[in-house]
Amino acid sequence: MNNYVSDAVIRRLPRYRRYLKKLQDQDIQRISSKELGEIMDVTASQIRQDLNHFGGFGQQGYGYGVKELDQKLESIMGLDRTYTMGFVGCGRLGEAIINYINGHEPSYKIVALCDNRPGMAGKEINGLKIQDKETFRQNMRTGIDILVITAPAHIAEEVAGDLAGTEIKGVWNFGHTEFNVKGVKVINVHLSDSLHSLCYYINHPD
Amino acid sequence: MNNYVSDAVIRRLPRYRRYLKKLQDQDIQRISSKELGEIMDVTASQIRQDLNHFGGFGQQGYGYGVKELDQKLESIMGLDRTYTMGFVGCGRLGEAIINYINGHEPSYKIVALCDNRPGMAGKEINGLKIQDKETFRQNMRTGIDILVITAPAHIAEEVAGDLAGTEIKGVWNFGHTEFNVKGVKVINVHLSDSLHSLCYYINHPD
DNA sequence: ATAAACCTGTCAAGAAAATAACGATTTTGG
DNA sequence: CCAAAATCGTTATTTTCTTGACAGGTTTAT
Repeated sequence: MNNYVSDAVIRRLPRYRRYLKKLQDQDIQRISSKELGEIMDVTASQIRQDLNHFGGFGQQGYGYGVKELDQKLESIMGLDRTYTMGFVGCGRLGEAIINYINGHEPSYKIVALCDNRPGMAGKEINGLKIQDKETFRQNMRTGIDILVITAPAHIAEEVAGDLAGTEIKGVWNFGHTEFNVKGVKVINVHLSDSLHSLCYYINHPD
Repeated sequence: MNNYVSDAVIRRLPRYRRYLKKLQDQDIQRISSKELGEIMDVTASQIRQDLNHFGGFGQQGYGYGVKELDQKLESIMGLDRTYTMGFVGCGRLGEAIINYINGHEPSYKIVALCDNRPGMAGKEINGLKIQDKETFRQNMRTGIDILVITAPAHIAEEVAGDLAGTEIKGVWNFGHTEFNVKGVKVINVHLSDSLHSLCYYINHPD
């Protein structure tokens, strides 16, 4: 029950949940760290140690309750509540993510969309109207927990400057740039980085 | 000049290149590990050590030539040649990525698209016709280096089974599943994992 | 031309992460 | 009901990764 938990551990939590969901689909109610480790291709030791950062959810001789563990992790990650979300950029990537969130991520509620390109304002995506920049800049001051940026780098950087003083707590940034704002957790996603590593591995097998 | 280079290092290389590109845009020709470290928020030591895995590209008292270093990294990652690419899934995410690749990633040439949903076969994206499953399955045996899967999990898993015996060397998988095939490097991308970590950090500041 | 400032490559030390080991408790199976 | 097998939580060990330190060469400024 240490307070600080390393990045490495946090990054693994969503993966645990993905496998726990799969087990639930198969109606499997209990699992040991050994079995789970085999399925996930990690050591049992790592699983036990990771989970132990948050308290003991398992039982000796029994293992872990699949559903219970999933719920504990959900709560640890704060996914047992709802976050409001605003989108900057409603191009193909934006739409893809909006759609995915609406269909598969019940913890997030999309409440505002923005796209400043000519002809975009007023269009609807999943029943929500796209706003122009100025309207959105106003709306973004309150009522949005997470900002998703699926717009080009220069727009992302512009938006970064508007964050101060808003209620926004986190940014999921797909713009091809990196920024950081005090008091806001920013995750900069660089899709192509993983593609480029793939090339390295293709050329350096083993 | 060790042969094996750890994952941690490889994952950092694309980021170095992003910053080197930025420096080139600003017409900066040389940079020291100290300066670069400050810009990138990493230690100078790490930069020097990372680069040293591939041989010494810098010069004492001078630093690194920005353009030269970028080119070295390009070559190390194998991005100084062209890879052919096939897409499975041409929904919004697929289109977003196709577009990005065509516009910004000259090392990749998209040569085949597939989407088996009714009405999709025959449609064109950026001048390339979408094939139905059977046609694509044939075409995928030769002439494709990298397969990009932007289709749902069950399709991704189906495709995984068809990989054996093809010339495909790498898979960039956005399907919400994980798989591995012997002899093929697979990168499983789980976009929502980073969103979920974001929630953790929002709820656990510092 | 010379001294001072700079900066790399590499080695060594320190920190962090992953794995293994093990005592303690629970379940399973005769 | 009891012994054997299973399995956790936790501590110890090992491995990996990061940071610091410094010798030796380069550039800059006078």
